[in-house]
Amino acid sequence: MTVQRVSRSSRSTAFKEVRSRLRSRGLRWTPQRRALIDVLSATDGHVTGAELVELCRDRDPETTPSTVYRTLEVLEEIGLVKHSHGRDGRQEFHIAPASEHGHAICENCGEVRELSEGDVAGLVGSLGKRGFAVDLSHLTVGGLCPRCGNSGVPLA
Amino acid sequence: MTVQRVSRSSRSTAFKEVRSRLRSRGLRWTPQRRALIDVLSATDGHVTGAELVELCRDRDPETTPSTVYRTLEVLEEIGLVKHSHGRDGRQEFHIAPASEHGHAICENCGEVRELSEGDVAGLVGSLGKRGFAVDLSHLTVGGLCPRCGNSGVPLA
DNA sequence: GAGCTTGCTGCAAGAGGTTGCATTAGCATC
DNA sequence: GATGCTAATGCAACCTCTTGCAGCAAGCTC
Repeated sequence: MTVQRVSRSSRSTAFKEVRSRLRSRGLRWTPQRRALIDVLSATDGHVTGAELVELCRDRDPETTPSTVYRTLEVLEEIGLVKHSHGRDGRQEFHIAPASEHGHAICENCGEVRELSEGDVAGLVGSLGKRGFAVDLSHLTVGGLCPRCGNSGVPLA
Repeated sequence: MTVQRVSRSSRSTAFKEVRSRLRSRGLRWTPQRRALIDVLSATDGHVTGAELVELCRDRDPETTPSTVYRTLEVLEEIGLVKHSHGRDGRQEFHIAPASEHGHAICENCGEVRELSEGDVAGLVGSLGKRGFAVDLSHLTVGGLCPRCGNSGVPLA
């Protein structure tokens, strides 16, 4: 439950931007959405849905999961966040980066690393030739990271 | 709930093999396991956990989910089945093939296609150089298949 | 065939996530 | 500021697994 601090100003800038993006689509700006965006802008890396619900509850104990998940859906639609699936298939969210990317997840320690364009170029090209348009944010590969792969007891 | 028919003989061959594989590890052969293997050997492609529970219930309405999921775990341990995660993060099982492979899942129609070694060679090599040992059965990529990508309304 | 060990089952409870529906409340308009 | 449209919320129920535990039974030994 470590939360990275960001400056007050960058946070409120994010608010205004999201608010106008919502409004331009006829969507509404509610306290619950504000809280979630606040939480999201203060977190780093990848967060699971359950963690976000938990963090929102820290701010407002009344928070209900369905609202959080529905808001995340909306935020993904307007391009603010992206979700991918962790090693156990659970959803993980992160603030949308400049470029889409895949993820490599260590099946032992759970560490997530982002894949570079070079890593996936072959796969994207190969599938592209067969007419399959790859969605990089939904490219997940499991395996063992260097630390876990080299140790004596890689898997439980 | 479509179930592919296979010959009686190939089915009972599978039984004997699994039974001995279990016994050699000190594991037991129970009616519930027999039922699940029966179901598995009669299905084609990828099945979700819930579907397997349902199919087992068709044979024995007493079937409980926990038994099915625990049996699937055991069968994966002895190498009979493999699981991967579908587009919504749900578990999908399939009878273990000769070689491990990744999956490409269409985010529109849900179709699953298997990735060839050539498709993933670049990614596996690239990650391998950095010390990450790829587990091919946990390589999943989302996107749009040729049918859905070319149609006028690719996504809902 | 009886006894014994211990792996397996079924139950119940719980976690994470989704969905339907009645109610509430943004916000545009007057 | 009052009104009305409708998006968003909160609740409850549900789905898909997962886990702990007590009791059952597979199958080894004698």
